[in-house]
Amino acid sequence: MSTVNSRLHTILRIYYRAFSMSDTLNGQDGRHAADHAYRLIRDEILSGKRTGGDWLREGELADSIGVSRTPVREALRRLTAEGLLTYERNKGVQVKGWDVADLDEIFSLRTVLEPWGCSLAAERGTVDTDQLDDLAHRMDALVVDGHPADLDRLTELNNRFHRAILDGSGNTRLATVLASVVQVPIVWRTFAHYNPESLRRSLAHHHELVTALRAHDGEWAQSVMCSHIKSAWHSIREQSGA
Amino acid sequence: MSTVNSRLHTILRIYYRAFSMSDTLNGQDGRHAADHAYRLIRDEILSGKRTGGDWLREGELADSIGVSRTPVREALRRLTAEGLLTYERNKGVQVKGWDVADLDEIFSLRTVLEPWGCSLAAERGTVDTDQLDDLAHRMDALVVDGHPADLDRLTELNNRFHRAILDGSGNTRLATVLASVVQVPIVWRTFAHYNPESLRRSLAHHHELVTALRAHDGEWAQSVMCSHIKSAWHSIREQSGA
DNA sequence: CCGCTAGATGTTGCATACAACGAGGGGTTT
DNA sequence: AAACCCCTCGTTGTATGCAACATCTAGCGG
Repeated sequence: MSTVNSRLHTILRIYYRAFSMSDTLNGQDGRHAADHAYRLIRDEILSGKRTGGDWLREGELADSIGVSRTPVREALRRLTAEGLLTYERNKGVQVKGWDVADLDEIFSLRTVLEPWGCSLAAERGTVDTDQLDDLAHRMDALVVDGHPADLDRLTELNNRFHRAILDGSGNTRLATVLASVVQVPIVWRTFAHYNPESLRRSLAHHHELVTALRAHDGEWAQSVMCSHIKSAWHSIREQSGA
Repeated sequence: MSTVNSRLHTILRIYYRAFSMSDTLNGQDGRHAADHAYRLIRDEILSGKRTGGDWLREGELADSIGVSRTPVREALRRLTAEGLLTYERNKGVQVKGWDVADLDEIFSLRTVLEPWGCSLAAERGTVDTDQLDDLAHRMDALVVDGHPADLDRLTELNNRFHRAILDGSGNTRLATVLASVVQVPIVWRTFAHYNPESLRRSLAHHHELVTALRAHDGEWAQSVMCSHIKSAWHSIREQSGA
């Protein structure tokens, strides 16, 4: 039975590969099995298709992706290192679950780190504030009547905004560290929990941040960023019924 | 030739395994190839045997460790994720080099995070201060005439001291994040750069930290920790000729 | 009826073979 | 002589077979 299954799966994999040849050329490096697996599995986790506590079977993933277990294992190890999965020897990996306590940990860390990085960026003046301004305006456009039109797009722009500031801090490790910590709440779909008032406030913060950064005023930028994050934290906690 | 080499290596590997059977039982889980490889390679990097820029060949490592390339690859990916190696597709990994700028990044991050975590720990009062006190005294004992007697041991005790405080902060991610950032300067062998005065000061800080933590005075603990780290930073920079 | 053990089954861990890629060298062409 | 191409060789990337381990169940004995 096991052998039959294995053969069947191999056949399916070859089929899959034959039909997915076409879209391997548009993806930047989708032809590399390990990266491909990484991205697909990661997306399934972040999109909520695989939810907290689910076991991920190497064989099953390999078949559904259309590669062998080797690159899948590599992807799983990578996701484990990034904190999205928990790993138990000889048992496999499962999607890490999180609760309000995790959210608090993450946001209290952000409350310390992002304002600090923001003040560094303001004082160094190395941030592309025009790009930042552009991002802020594009986010404005995605919100109608205090409600987000396209959550995914809004989240992506917001991430780029924050990321750009951190990159301007001059401390590359700061951005890395925060990225590793922040990705979990992406699952939470932050903006989904904003009421119209907090959403408008959040957008206003972005514009104020641009101004403070342009003024090279570290303390101003720092305190706006602090408010920005505390406000987000509050919105999510409130909506999560905590 | 390649085949001959491969066979020779396999023979050597079997030999190695036969002779190293004895010490697989004392190590807690040294019998697991991937973990074993991870630890050995990591030690070689941290001990300075493999220095910045060195290429690590999967085959070579596999043979020297006595396992196949599969677990070695896993170890290398893990070390890459931890930031000790850099990885280039189809080319392999090389030991990451670092310079004074990296040191500055790390210490400025520590200057923000550790005092913060320390103040949290003080206010929560969940740190085992007796253990901390014990560690501090054992470190005292390892220093004679302002000079460290056993650098490795001293470093290990110091790491445990700092780790215990972070664990008491109640923010598990804080400890994780700092651990991932701090391991690079271990290579620097921090205490090797201390002059007698800074070393004595550092030891005194530890005792003051214990007192501040016992007093549940967050601000006190925070400021001592801040001094402690700035002092370390200064010592290293001075000795590195920066 | 309960507990326990042994085997069946499914999953992960590791070794190995082979494919794919990249760097370097020798030969040819201009 | 310089530029280019092709071929070789070493290395990494992937697939696959088998071993080791964990879990579950059937069968046995208490």
